[in-house]
Amino acid sequence: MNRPPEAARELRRAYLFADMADQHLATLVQGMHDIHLNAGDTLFRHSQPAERFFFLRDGMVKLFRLSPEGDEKIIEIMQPGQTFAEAVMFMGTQGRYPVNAEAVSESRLYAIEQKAFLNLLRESSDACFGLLGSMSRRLHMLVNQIESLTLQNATYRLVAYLLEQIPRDIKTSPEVQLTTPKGVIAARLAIQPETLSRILAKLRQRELIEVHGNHITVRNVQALRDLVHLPPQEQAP
Amino acid sequence: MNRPPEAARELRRAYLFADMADQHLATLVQGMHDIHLNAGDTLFRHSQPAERFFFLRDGMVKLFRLSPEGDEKIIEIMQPGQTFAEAVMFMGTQGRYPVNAEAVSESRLYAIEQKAFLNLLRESSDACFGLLGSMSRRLHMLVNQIESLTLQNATYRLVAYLLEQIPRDIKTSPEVQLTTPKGVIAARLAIQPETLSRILAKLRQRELIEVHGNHITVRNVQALRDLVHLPPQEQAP
DNA sequence: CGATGGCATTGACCTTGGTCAACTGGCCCT
DNA sequence: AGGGCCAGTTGACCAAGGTCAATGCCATCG
Repeated sequence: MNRPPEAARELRRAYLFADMADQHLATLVQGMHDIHLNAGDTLFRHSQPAERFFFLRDGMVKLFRLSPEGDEKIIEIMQPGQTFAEAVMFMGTQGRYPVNAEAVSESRLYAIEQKAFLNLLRESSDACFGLLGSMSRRLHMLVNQIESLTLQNATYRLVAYLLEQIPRDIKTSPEVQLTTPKGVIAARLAIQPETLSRILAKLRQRELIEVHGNHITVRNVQALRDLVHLPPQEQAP
Repeated sequence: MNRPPEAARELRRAYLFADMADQHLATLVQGMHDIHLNAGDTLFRHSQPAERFFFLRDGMVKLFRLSPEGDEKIIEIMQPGQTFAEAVMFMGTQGRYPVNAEAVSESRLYAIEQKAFLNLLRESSDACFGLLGSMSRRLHMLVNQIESLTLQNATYRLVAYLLEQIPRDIKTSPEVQLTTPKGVIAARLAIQPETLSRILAKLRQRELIEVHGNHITVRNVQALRDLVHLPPQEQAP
């Protein structure tokens, strides 16, 4: 496989590869595969043997679990520039994916063979540290998720999600463009679409936000912040 | 600090150290500290800067989060022979503990300086792989926990917990000795003590289990298994 | 152009598990 | 023995959010 040097530059967007030696990265790039998914295509399924992990170039991929009844909980929504399923390599025996992965929108990815990557890790302790860093970030994220699932209610989770979506610079425009259908966001927050709808309606009534389709204008950022940080005062008008 | 060789053997019980070279382990052992905690003592708190991680020798330690209202969700209950807080080392800047840690019963631990351990990792890719393995196991566990919190109800979680406690060899004695007060188990399963009590009562009525204080006899393992795996059929008599 | 199908919204109702309070039984401590 | 004290249990009630069903809203397609 012959690739332009852009590929290596692209990979460096991921923490995992950010500090990796050029030569190591180049080896990796030679061995990877292109993958193209249409919206709704499955990348892998829960408990399939895992032989590769992925770097998302464009599009969006959801990682999720299914209950026996078919209810879906999205564990993570991957964004371009992120890697996923790299932790499975170390699950002993032969690793199996702990989640399902499916494209939410049309996506392009690189698939990286675990064997190749393992060889590389063995040589480069920098690469090891990069991986350790990305795994501990993910661990931390999951712990936060467990906290908000158990210790906080649905309104809290949704408001926290909205606040996360507001771009860094606080002063500009408190506008949120939802990047996925509302149903996907609901599954991410572990609530039903109906509930999501109702919470948005309630926030709208209180004039904290305006909703126009999948574009939301936050009218009162501070009030939302308070809702999330302060004791839960919660009632309909 | 001068330690008997037992200390090294003790550490090897943890996956993290299992395959580590003798000489590396010996260095580590020289640098560690003994810690003794009484039940209820705090080891560290959420968002404190993390400079060491821990190996639990005896006793029991809970890792938990608190809501602003003081409700507690236990993320993990550490058992002797396990290490914890080792993932924090890689969170960039200076890592901070993502949870609180407190002894449930009287406990003895070793505290290991992160700096020393990081140095060791840099030299030994085996040590790196050990750590990667233990982190990916923890990741997997958290994903499972999220699944059962969101996709399963309280009865399911409790039954699954009970089944986990039954020793491997299925045929012997389906007896469970609860190792912690019921309140702790409730916080681990993200339910209220009252609810735990009621679920146990219901299982007792259905003659699936017998409860004598903190000792539980499972009368019908298969029925419990079915409760957990099959479509949820749930009603009072 | 109207038809079809997916997503979103809204309403009515129900279930799960939380809350509050009273009560029990053990255990320790004077 | 008596008196807390703590963990656990039980009951009555409540509220958050799930379920089911009807309806609206586009966007796409024949």
